[in-house]
Amino acid sequence: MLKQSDPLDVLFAALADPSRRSMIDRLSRGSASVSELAAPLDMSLPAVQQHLNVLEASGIVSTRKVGRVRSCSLEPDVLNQAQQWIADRRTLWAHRLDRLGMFLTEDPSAVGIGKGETK
Amino acid sequence: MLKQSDPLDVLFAALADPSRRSMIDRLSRGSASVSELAAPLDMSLPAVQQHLNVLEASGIVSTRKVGRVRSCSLEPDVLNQAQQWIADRRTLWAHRLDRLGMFLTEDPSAVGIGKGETK
DNA sequence: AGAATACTTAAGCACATGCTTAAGCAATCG
DNA sequence: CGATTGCTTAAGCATGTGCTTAAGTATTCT
Repeated sequence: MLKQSDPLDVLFAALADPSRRSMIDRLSRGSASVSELAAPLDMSLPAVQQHLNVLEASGIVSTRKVGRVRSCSLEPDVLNQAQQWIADRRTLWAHRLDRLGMFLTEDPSAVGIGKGETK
Repeated sequence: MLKQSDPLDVLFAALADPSRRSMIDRLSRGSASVSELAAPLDMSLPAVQQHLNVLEASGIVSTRKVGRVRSCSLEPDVLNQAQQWIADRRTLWAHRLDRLGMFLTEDPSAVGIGKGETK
């Protein structure tokens, strides 16, 4: 219990692998079985399943077993978190430019001077 | 030369580490030196520098050395690629629902039936 | 029932990652 | 000049990741 990791760690890590992204890609076109996901992937079935475990752990993909076939489907809402994190940093960065503009044209006291900010 | 990896691999991998995200966070508020980045990070300076290398390799952060200080700044445009990839899959997934709707209300031949699509 | 299908588990191995400490080096400061 | 500051390199090590093959298990087909 010493090491509980941020959901974003798991999410971004899941997206960092090309095989997993291609699986997501396939699922974005519609749900599929494990072997359908494996088919285009030049690797063994167990390897695919391990990737699938990673995707499930991140929440991007959910699965349920019907008979002997496991059906996998995308949970696109989970991608929101990642998209939002990125969007937020971009917003912050844009705001930084605002402050710099403020500094250049008006009120130096409104900017964090002497903290490496003015380069 | 056998193993050139997708920029998205590197980008998402860079984002998958909490220390690196906190560095990006700091830089989204304005550029900083290496030791300023290291300050809040309960780890050695060399460790921070290795994270910085990863960030630079991904293109998210650029640095230049002035005197004995290295100044680091965010390249937020690089985040576009990641954001776009996510947005694209979400769009595809939404489109999948369109096709399903088409199937339910109108033209069955327009949908991929019998390929695991109808569950 | 027996054979085929569709996963699933387990074990092992090569290589990558995320640190560490110990030195080293160039740019100021006193 | 010699000392301090700010980074940089190198080496080593524990753990994690991405595969593999071999051997299951549960369903469905014949």
